Amino acid sequence: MLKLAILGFLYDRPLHGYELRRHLAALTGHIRPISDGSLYPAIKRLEADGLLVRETEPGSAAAPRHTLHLTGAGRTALLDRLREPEPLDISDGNRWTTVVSFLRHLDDPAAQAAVLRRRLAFLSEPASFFYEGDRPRTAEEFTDPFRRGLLLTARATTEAELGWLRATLAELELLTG
Amino acid sequence: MLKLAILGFLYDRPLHGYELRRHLAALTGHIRPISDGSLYPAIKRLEADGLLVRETEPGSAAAPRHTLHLTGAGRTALLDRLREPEPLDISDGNRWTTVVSFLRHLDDPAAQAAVLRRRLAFLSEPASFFYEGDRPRTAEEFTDPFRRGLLLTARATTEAELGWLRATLAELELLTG
DNA sequence: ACACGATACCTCGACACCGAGGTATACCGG
DNA sequence: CCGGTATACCTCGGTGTCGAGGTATCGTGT
Repeated sequence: MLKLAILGFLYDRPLHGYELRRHLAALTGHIRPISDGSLYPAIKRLEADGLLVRETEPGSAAAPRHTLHLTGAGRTALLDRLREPEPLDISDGNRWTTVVSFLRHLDDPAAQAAVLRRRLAFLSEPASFFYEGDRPRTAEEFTDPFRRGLLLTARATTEAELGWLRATLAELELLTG
Repeated sequence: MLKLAILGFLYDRPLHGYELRRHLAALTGHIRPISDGSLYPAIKRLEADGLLVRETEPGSAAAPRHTLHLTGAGRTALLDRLREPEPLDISDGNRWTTVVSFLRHLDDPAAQAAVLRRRLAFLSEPASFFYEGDRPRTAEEFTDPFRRGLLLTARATTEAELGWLRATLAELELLTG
């Protein structure tokens, strides 16, 4: 979701819409480009909710730039969202990527670890894309190279992420004692 | 997108809405659950577009079941979509998963290979989530364990998928000669 | 002097999707 | 025979997103 990413980028420093657009394009653009028609209404929503304010810089640039600053409420909203992500933020890879990108803002190793553990739990559940009744069908059951490859690739990517999660959790636990 | 998945499942055999719901839940449910409020309107859209027909089976079950059958136009629509997926079907992992799940329906090794090559090309582009100007920033540049891990995990998952793509393309090329 | 592309912002209609709610039947256990 | 659960379908309001279009200024090249 755009909201999370916008808050995340603005937490570092104020940006105007165009800069924000470039940051967002870098973060998720190659996967799923965001259009102006999504970005500007999203900014307006955040402004209406009091999470950010615009400050118009007159002169310098082509059109009058609106520099966007997070308010206190905006900073709190980001931290709350990072501390307790929605279920979809954990399970959907695209959204999870966004959460991880800004997780360092959550300046508390224990809270960060709690979020990583939720992802760990999600990835540890036995899951397949295809079932026979209730039983998940494994890659080896498919002769179809596509479904077979899908499951094998999914398994490999899950293992890679689990490895990182376990290592990072161990690091974080050293910090909390 | 729902449309692709619905067409894909119905290509195998007619199903009624409730069975379709279970198949969809298995395919993408753990990542992103689909609600009735998405499914039934989607079925209606496909029916309105002439891609499927309902046949009401009276009696047997609780509520009158509407068994859904793909029409000729529906079968063509699926094959067209699989033969030439939209850019987002290639780049967005969730949608790509759906494409791969049904790629075997495209009963032509050359066309299947062409689709896999598009994904191969996409994954081969140098990409990062974070940039310094135009230069992609690598995992090693981050001390932040989260962004670092994000990039390292992405690299590992990309390599895993590339390996599968190259192997499968080689197999498919043997079939076409 | 002028065209053009990059910068910068915005609106609008269309549409997919979600969540919450509603309806109704069949079947099983107590 | 009564209640709960599973089956099966549907509607509706709200929201987020997209794509196409519009406006205006600045800098660069010619």
